[in-house]
Amino acid sequence: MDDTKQRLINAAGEIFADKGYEAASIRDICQRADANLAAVNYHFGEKRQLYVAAVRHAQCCRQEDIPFPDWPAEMPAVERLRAFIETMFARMLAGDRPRWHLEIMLRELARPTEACATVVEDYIRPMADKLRSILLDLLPEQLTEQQRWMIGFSIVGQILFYYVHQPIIRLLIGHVGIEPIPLDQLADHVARFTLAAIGAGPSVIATGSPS
Amino acid sequence: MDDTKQRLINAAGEIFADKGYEAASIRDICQRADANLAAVNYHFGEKRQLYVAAVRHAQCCRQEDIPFPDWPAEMPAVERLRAFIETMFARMLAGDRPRWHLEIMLRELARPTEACATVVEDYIRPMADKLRSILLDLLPEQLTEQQRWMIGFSIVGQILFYYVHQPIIRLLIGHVGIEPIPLDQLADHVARFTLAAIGAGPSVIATGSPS
DNA sequence: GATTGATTCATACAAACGTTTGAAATAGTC
DNA sequence: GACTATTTCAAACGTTTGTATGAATCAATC
Repeated sequence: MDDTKQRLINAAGEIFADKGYEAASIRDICQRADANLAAVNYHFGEKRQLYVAAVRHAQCCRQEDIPFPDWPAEMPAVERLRAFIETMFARMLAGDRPRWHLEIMLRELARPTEACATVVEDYIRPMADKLRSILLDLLPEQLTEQQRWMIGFSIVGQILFYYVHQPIIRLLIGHVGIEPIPLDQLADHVARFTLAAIGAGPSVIATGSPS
Repeated sequence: MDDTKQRLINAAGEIFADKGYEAASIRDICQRADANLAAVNYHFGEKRQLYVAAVRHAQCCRQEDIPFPDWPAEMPAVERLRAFIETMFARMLAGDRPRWHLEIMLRELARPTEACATVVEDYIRPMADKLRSILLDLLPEQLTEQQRWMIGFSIVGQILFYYVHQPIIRLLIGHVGIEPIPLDQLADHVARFTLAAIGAGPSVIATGSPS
């Protein structure tokens, strides 16, 4: 039955995301998938194709997963930006879906291989378009394309940092609080930081803690 | 002569930074270093120790490299923050030092191994302290520790994004301009974005292009 | 129930890996 | 120049790697 193929993709995804492509061995993958060693070559031909299949599976799942809310057209751009940031945070830290979906894609984005282009086009591009449509409404028209891109990157850069560099954050502020900063506080901070930066809200130091 | 040891570290650094620890083979490293295959085990004992030596060497070099200017005490905090951002960008994109120095450390920060703690303490911590001392002057005292950290992360997150995710930036805005965005424009954008966010400057949309 | 096609399995293969070894070569000291 | 310690070298070690093979098992059709 085709179930083996799916088990292989899941096991491979976990191990690839955890250890990287080279360090992941077919034997480890097959063992975790309860499959025979030859299963990979039978179903996927070679290791590389299994990796590509895992990346594709991850991006497919993530697309349906936590969709951006279908906000009404009359929703103010400021609110839509805030919702965008919250959704992106939720996508990164949502615990209901396997963590490797995101991790394997982030690996691909940081060190692109042949599977990178499809990740960008099918997963990143829609998010970028969504963000840009918000910024088009939010920002004055006379800004250059490059300026709009840079503002977008400033937003996404903040969000990604908290995910990708979580280990360093722990090491740095370790003694302050072992607890990771709660998700909603992060989203709120980034939203206020960004809105203040583009002149659509008070500065982050204007008000106290939102709690 | 001890020259071989240094050649091995340099060759290993380049290959580790490029392909990662597992994918880098001792044979490739020794060939690039013009050293015998057994040289690694003679000088470092094992592959892992060679990797650690390469990371250590990178962080040592980077420390002297492009130091933060010794700004006078009376320099306004706003100016110091701008200088901090510019120096960090310069550190990332400076072409005079080998690129692998930074890359191997960023790899370590994204996927920590045993060498990570020393990178954080010896390289990241001083930068974090510098930034925090600026923010202490710049921000009102009643902010919580956590809020100050988050503002710092928002700054560093922006800067890192432009380096780590350069390939995706190219793919996304490819048709707009093949040329990468100039370094000084990036630094200026992040500085203005940040200063506006914390209420220490006009919003990024307030003025036109700085050029 | 025999036949066929798809899937699983144990096993084998050659190549590449990190590591070891002992002899050659080199450098330094008396 | 003889002696010692350090460094290099070619060759081999035992594993592990990805991949290939052919028989065994299973599912389905007739």
